[in-house]
Amino acid sequence: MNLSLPDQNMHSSGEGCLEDNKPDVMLPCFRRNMYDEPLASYSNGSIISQLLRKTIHNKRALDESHFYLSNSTAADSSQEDQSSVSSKDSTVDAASPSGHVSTGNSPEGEHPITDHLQAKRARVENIIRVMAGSPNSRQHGDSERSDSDARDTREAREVYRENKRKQRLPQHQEHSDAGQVNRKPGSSSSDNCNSKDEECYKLKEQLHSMQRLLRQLQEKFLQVYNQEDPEYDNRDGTEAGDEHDILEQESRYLSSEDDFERKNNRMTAECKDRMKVVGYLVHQRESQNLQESLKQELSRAVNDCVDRVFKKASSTGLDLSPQQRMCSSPEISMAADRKSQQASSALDQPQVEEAAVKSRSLEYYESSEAQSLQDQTEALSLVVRKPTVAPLSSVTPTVKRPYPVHQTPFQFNYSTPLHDSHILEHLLKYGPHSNFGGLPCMPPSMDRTSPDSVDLPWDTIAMRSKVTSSHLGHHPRPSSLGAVTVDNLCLPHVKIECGELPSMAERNPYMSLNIQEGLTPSHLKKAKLMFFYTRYPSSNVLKTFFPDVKFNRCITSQLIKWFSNFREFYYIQMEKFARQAIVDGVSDVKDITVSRDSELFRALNMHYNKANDFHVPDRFLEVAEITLHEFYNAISAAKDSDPSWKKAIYKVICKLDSDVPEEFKTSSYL
DNA sequence: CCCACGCCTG
DNA sequence: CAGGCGTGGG
Repeated sequence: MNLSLPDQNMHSSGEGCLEDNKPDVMLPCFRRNMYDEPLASYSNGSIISQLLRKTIHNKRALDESHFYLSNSTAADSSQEDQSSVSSKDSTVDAASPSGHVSTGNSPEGEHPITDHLQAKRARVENIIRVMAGSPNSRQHGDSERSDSDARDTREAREVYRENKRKQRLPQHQEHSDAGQVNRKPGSSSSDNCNSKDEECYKLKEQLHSMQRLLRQLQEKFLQVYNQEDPEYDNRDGTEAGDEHDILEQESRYLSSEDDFERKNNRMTAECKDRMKVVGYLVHQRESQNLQESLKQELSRAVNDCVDRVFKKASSTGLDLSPQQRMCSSPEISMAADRKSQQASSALDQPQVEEAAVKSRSLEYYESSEAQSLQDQTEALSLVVRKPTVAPLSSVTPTVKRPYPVHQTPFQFNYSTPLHDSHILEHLLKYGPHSNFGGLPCMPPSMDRTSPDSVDLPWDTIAMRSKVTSSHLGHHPRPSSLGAVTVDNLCLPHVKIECGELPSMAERNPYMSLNIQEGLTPSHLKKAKLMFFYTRYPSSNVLKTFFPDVKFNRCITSQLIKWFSNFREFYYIQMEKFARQAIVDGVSDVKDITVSRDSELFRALNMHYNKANDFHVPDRFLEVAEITLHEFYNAISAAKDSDPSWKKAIYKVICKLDSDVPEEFKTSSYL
C-alpha cells in the first residue's frame, strides 16, 4: 500500500489552475485576429461555429466522397464491403488536380472550393519541399519517410486520401485487418474470431467516420487560422526537421498524440507570433502556403492520432474491458513533461493554448458528428481541470487540458461496460492526451484482485485535488498508488468539494457501489497511517478521509476507538521510553531524540506501519520526540504521582496534529 | 443525554 | 483491537 503523490504533482496541479486560464485568455484575441474580416459577416457571437459550420458544409460532399474513397482503399485488404462508394471516386478524381502540382501554379478562384484547396495544397507542398528540403516529410517516422517519393502524387490529391493511404493504412492492416484476415481462416474457433472481426470492423468504421469528422474540423479550423506568414513554411519545415530526431528517439509509445500536440503547439505558437507582427497580415499569398502546410501538418497529426487509437484498441485485445483498454496504453506524455519543464519557454504558453484549441476543435467535431451544430460550441466555457499528475514515472505529465465545463469528461458509464465506440469517442473527444493512455490506472505493482482496488476510481473522483502538505512525496513506492493514476487517466478533473463526501458518495451510483458497510482491514491500515499525521482526528476528518465508508454512529465510534487505541499504544511507548531514559541516567532532555533509528520509532513504526511501506513523515518524529520529552520531564518532576498527570501531556500533543495528505482521501488504496 | 475520551481488561 | 466503564464537556 502506498500513498504516493509526489509533491510536485500536487503543486503542479495548483499551478495548473493558473496556467490553465491562459487558453481562455488567448483564444479570444486569437479569434479576433484571425477573424477580423469575417467577423462582420457573422452578426451573432458564434463566429467560430459559423465559420466552421459554413466551411464544413461547403466541403462536406467532397469530404464524404474522399473519405469513402480512402475508406475503400483502406478496406481493400479486409473490408470489401466498404468499397461500395467507388462511384463517387471517379468524380473526385476527375475534379481533383490529379496532375502533379509540382508546377504549383494552378490558377485559383475559378475552381470550386475543392479544387481550389487542392491546388493550394499542392502548391504549398511543393514550396515547402523546395524551401526546406522536404524535412517535414521525415518527421513522422519511417512509415512516412519511406513514402516521401510518392509524396508528390499524394499531395496532388486530397489530403484526406493521402493521409489515410500512406499513414494509417499500413498500421491498420497490420494490427487489425491483417489480424482479422489471418485469424479467420486459421483459427478453429471461428466464432470468437468472427465476433472479434466484427468488433474490429465496427471499430474501424467508427474510426473512419470519426477521422473524417475530425479532419473536417481540423481543416476548417486551420482554414480559419491560416494566416499570412511568409516564414512559416520555412520555419515549419526546419522545425519539423529538428524535431525529427527527437521524435525518433522518443519511445514508440510516444505516439502521434504527441506529434499532434507538438504540431499544434507549433501552429499555435506561430499564430501567436503572427498576431504580434502586424506586418504579416498583408501577405495573403503567403498565407495560403501557411494554410496548406498547417493543414497538412494537422491532418497528418490527426491521422496519426487516430491510428494510434485504433491500433491500441485493436491490438490491446477486444476482450479487454474498456477501462482496461484505456489503462493499457503505455504512452508517456513527453509533451507534458516538456511543458512542465519549460515553464518559461516560449513553447509553454502555446502548449496550453493548443490544449484549448484542441479541446475546442474536438468539441466541435463531436457536435458536428451529431449533426446538430450548435453555436454553443463557441460559448462553451473552457474549464481547466488539472490532471493530477501521475506519481509513477520520473516523467510527470502536467499538461492541462481544458474541458468544456458543462461536460463531464469521460462520462463513463461505469455500471455498464463501455462499448468500444465510447472509448474511441472519448479518446477523440477529449483528445488523445498522453495522460489518457500513459498513465496506468492500475500500476503494475498493484494487486488487481485486491477488493479495495475497485474503490480507487471512485475515491479518486471524490478526491479534491489541491495542494497539500509538505509530507507528500515521501512515499517510497509511488507506483502502487492506483487512485491517482485513475484520476489521471480520464476521469473528470472536476473539483469536487469533499465537505459533502458522504452524501456525494450516495448520490454517485458508482461510489455507492463501493461504499463499505463496515470498516475493513484496509481502513484500519489507512487509519494507522493517518495516525502519523493526526493523533486526534475529528470526525469530520475521518469522514473526509474515508469517503468509501458509510458512516453511522457505530462506524464513527469504531474509527474513533481505533485512534484511541492508537494513542494508547503511542503514549504507553512514550512513557516506557521516557522511563527508560531516566533509568539510563539521561540527565538532559536534549539528549533524548527520536530518529528513524530509534528504538522508539521502530516500535511505533512496527505498530502503525508494519509493512514498513510507508514513509513516515518527519513531522511525526518531531512530535514523538516532543512527546517523549514531555513524558521525561513529567516523570523527572515526579508528576506521575498525580493520577491525571498525563492529561497535561495529552493537551500538548493534541495540538501537534498536522493535516493529513490529500492522498489519503483517495481512500482504500491498501 | 450524547459523545469523545481514557483506562482497564480480555 | 474491542468491550466495558467512568468521566467530562456541550
